[in-house]
Parts: sequence; structure tokens; C-alpha cells
Amino acid sequence: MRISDAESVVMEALWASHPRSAQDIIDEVAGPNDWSAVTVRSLLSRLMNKGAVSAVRDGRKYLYSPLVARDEYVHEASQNLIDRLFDGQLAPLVSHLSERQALSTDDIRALKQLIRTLPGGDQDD
Amino acid sequence: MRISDAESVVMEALWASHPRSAQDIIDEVAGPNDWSAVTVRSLLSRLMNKGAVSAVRDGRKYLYSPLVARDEYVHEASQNLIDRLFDGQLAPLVSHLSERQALSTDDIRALKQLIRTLPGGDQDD
DNA sequence: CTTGAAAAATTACGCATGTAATTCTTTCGA
DNA sequence: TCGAAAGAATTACATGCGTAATTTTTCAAG
Repeated sequence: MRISDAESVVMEALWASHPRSAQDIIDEVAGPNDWSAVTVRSLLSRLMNKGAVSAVRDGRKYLYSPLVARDEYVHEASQNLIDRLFDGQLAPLVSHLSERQALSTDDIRALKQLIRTLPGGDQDD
Repeated sequence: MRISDAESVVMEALWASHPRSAQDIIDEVAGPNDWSAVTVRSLLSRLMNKGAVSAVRDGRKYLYSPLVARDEYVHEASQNLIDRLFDGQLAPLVSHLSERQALSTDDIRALKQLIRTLPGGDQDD
């Protein structure tokens, strides 16, 4: 199930809160993305076709919900990037980012903190 | 400069070694990807149009070289993913991967090792 | 000098995507 | 009850991409 960039904007809105109406989603994403209302509806309809969202009728409108978990989507995208560009390993990615000065001190702090909670790899060299 | 998936296969071949002839690249990537020779040439020609590769004539053929650095490409892709899915921060990505058991012990070890070399963030809480 | 094969350039074509306009359907208010 | 507006469904259309066939150019061998 491939979710395109534009579609993922709609998915993010749904992951943030659901079920919600098309109008509701339009109100949230159309402006910032410079999209017309129909464009957002098109994206919703494509997502329906792909089976990425579900909809239940509510009077004259539909209320939409995501059918794929954000976690799935995120994982697939992350793993794919790491596999394609970093030989499937995380350390080279981190190394790359640090070389590119793409890590804030906050980021580094959070990382060090997090790393401590990870199991294994406790040898001291 | 957007480099597509198929194009990136050709770029990887060029990043690995250059300059090289079209035939040389075909020999390397056509088989594994089930591509015909002309397909690879098409990709090369699109990359030329985009200005992603350069070519110098060598007798009756061209020798191609990358014009964009792999590092650029990798950085753009990584930063883009982190921005879109992890609010621009690395720690949430690492956290996600660890929760999904996507980190091998080797990976964790390498990560701990690497983290030590990072500047700052040395406070102990 | 001619010609044929290798290489390059051009063209093709179906599908996905970004972005919408148009048309159909339903329902609520006059 | 009827028509207009909201909403949904269908259709559109340019561009990019994956994948290639066709055409043109060029060199090298006869």
C-alpha cells in the first residue's frame, strides 16, 4: 500500500483525530497546503480506493477514519530509507547526521538519554 | 533536484565508481533489476537532463560521472524523513526503531560507541 | 567509400500523482 | 414540494516515472 506525499498529509490529519468529516479535514489541511476543497476530497477518495481509510455515513456526510496505523506507515518509510541508504543500519545514519551538523544539542541529549535505556551493547569499548 | 527510485539505482552505480560508460553501468544494474539495456540508457539520459550526471565523450561513447554528491542526496532524503515523520528530531526515530525491535545488538553497540564521540549533552540526567 | 553494428537520441505508452472542474445526489429550508 | 446548496462521485489533465521501441548518428572494418 503506497501512500503518496499529498495523501500522507490527509492521513496525518486523520491520525491526529478521527473519525472526522471531509469538511473538517479540509478546514485543517487545505489552507496550509494551498489546496482547494475538491483536491482534499480527491485525496480522500483515492485513500478510500486504496483501503487506507474507512468511512461511515453520518446523515448526508461521511466520517473518515484511518485503516492503516501511523506506526506502520512510519516504520515502513524509516526502514526503507535505512535499508536503501545506510545498509540497513542505524549507526551510519546517526553518524551521517552528526557529520552534517544536523543534530542539535537537545537532540544529542535526548539521544544519550534514550540510549541508556536500550538493552545490551553494554561493553565498555 | 528530484532523483527517482529507478534513477537512484544508476546514481549508486556512479557513486560507487566513475567515470564509467553506459555499457559498464548496464552490466552492473540491468540484470539485478530486470531492466533492458535501453532502460538504463533512458535513466542515464534523464539524469543528464536533470543535471545530475555529466558525460564526456570518449571515442564513440560517453563516460558518465555524478554531478551531485551522494552525501547531498543522502542528507536530503534523511532530513526529509525526519522532518516529516519525527518532528525534525532524531531521538524519536531511534525510539521508534527500538520499540519496533528494529535494532540489532550490533546496531546498538555501534550506536553507543558513536554516541560517546558526540559533543555536548554530557549532563547525567 | 560503404556499410553494419554500437551507441546515442528521440519517441512512446500506461500508470501514479498533484491538482482540480464537472456532474450527480441528497437533504434542508422556504 | 421544490430548488439550491452541501456533499460525493466522476472525469480531466499535465507531469513524472518505469519501461521500453524506434530512429538517428557515428565509428570502425572491409
